[in-house]
Amino acid sequence: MPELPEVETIRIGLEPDLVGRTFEEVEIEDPRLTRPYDPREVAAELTGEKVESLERRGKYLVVRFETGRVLLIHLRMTGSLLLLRDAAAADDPHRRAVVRLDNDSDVAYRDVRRFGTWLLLEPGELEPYLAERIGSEPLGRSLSARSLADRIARRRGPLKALVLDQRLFAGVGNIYADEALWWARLHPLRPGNELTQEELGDLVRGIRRALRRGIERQGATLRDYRAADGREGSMQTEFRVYGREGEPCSRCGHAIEKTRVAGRGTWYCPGCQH
DNA sequence: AGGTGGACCCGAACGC
DNA sequence: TGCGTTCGGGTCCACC
Repeated sequence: MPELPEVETIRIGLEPDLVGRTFEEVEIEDPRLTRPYDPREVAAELTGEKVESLERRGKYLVVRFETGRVLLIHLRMTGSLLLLRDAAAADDPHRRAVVRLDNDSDVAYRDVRRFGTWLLLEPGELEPYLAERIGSEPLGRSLSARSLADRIARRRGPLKALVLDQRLFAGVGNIYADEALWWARLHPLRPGNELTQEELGDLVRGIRRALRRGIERQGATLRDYRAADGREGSMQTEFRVYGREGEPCSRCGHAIEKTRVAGRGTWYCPGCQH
């Protein structure tokens, strides 16, 4: 599932080939992608736009055009973007859209489960749209234990649910949430409002550590995720808890346990996460 | 307002 | 072997 490290890896891979290019031809084959807008109209609007920058906010990819418009892409669970040079678009039953660039490359969007979204925004619409959905970047300067303290102090829900709250930690999903809590030595069921200032610091450091390692390994490929060049990530080989039920904790040796928190599969070490 | 559970998808894994 | 069932995960939305 593309979370912050996977989306960032895609962004890094696509940026040099996308910035400065013009969308010469756009085909949107799945109407779900642009719902409720007509895919043919969105494709027509995108045609001729020249890319100024490729950015990331949380799990969103932000394609900024010179006109000030923005294509906001969310990959949800199985979306991926592949750069195909020389229009070598092989048959792919899960391809949902293709953008032909003005250098004869194609950017192909593939999405097995069809949850992903493409939203075309007019100048000025991006910031308010993101402001009501996501908070500050976990790897940015503005996220600190101190800035989180009063917001988390009012939350009695399990820590795991708070870490998944995009308004608190933009870009953290189910996998990196478990990994982050392991690094922080914090139990996923701890009520948020119970954390000490020191533990809040541990939490922020744990989240940063988990995400940075994910980016360094080009993300985690469990099934569908690929970088823009089609390569798999390798972070999945280094998970400390995610998917490792019954295996010994690499820190304390206790068997990893699996439970369900906030409706999500949750792995943790009962020996060293408190 | 915070918290919870269902809906949306579809392929893989599972159960009989 | 084959077929039906369950599962999972990001976000939105209805509801408590």
